[in-house]
Amino acid sequence: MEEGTLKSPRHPTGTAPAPAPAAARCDYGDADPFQWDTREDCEVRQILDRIGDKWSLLVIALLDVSTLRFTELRREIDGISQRMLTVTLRQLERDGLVKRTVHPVVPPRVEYQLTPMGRTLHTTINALVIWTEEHQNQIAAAREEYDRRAATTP
Amino acid sequence: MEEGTLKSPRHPTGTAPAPAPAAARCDYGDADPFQWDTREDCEVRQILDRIGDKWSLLVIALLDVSTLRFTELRREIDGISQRMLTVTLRQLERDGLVKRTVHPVVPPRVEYQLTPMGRTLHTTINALVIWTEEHQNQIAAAREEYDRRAATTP
DNA sequence: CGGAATCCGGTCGGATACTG
DNA sequence: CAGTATCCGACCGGATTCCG
Repeated sequence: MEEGTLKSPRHPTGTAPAPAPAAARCDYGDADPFQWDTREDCEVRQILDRIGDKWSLLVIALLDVSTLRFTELRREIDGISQRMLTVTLRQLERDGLVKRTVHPVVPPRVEYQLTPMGRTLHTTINALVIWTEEHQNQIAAAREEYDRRAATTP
Repeated sequence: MEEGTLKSPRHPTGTAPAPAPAAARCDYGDADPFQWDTREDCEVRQILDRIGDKWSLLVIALLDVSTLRFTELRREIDGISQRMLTVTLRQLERDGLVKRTVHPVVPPRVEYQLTPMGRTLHTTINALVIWTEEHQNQIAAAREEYDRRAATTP
């Protein structure tokens, strides 16, 4: 691999959805799977951040099963605050992964569903989840051994 | 999907690798891809956290290309602090994804390489990366539109 | 019901300094 | 060279309050 240092920013997931920061340029074009990360703060990183954050995956998984209302999601996901559910949904909506539908009735009725792109993402994510399930025992064993050795040789 | 609330903790990625917190039980056994997230803080979440953290993916991608020394990694990954490189490598080693080899010479020579399991993880991750590359334009477009509408209707 | 706004504690991670 | 230890700022996310 040629040199050309790597860089990566931290999660932009703040309180506000961020007003489009001039769209950091970043053109790939190659097919080298080992080059994707040699760029600055590309879209790849942004999606990975979404994957890695606390609630997005759960929301995506649930919405892939069925369309749900705000409160239904809140009830289904134990422990999530309404703030984080709102923030998470706004991010997913902004990325075009979730469609938000407001029904003009009282009381308000807002429904969330995955977009087609959201569904393909969930499919891809599932591969990772399956990998994890298949290797969780191996990982747990590795951790135990590591911790054991770390404890015996301080 | 039957009810049964969800829950998810936050990254345990602290300064110390954490001394094995009694290993939170969590048995799957089923093959339902929509049930993986209905558990508490399972291994799934822990791996996802590793995926989502700032540097693990970059390290894994680089080590999948070739074995590297500490300083070589540091040089290759622009912007990483030696602290975070150490922390990241320790976590990956603890999970059995990276093998650390110390050569007893002076000056010290420590080499890092992916384990077979680490390689399979990288393969799986690449699927996600490819998905992102394929959809980054669509995502960028969705964001632009979202921001545009958010700006015109405050 | 479905949020938005504010406050605030716990972490994540960078900078720096010190070892073997 | 390959770390470890400490300090500390940034920000992620929970709790709470208020609104249409």
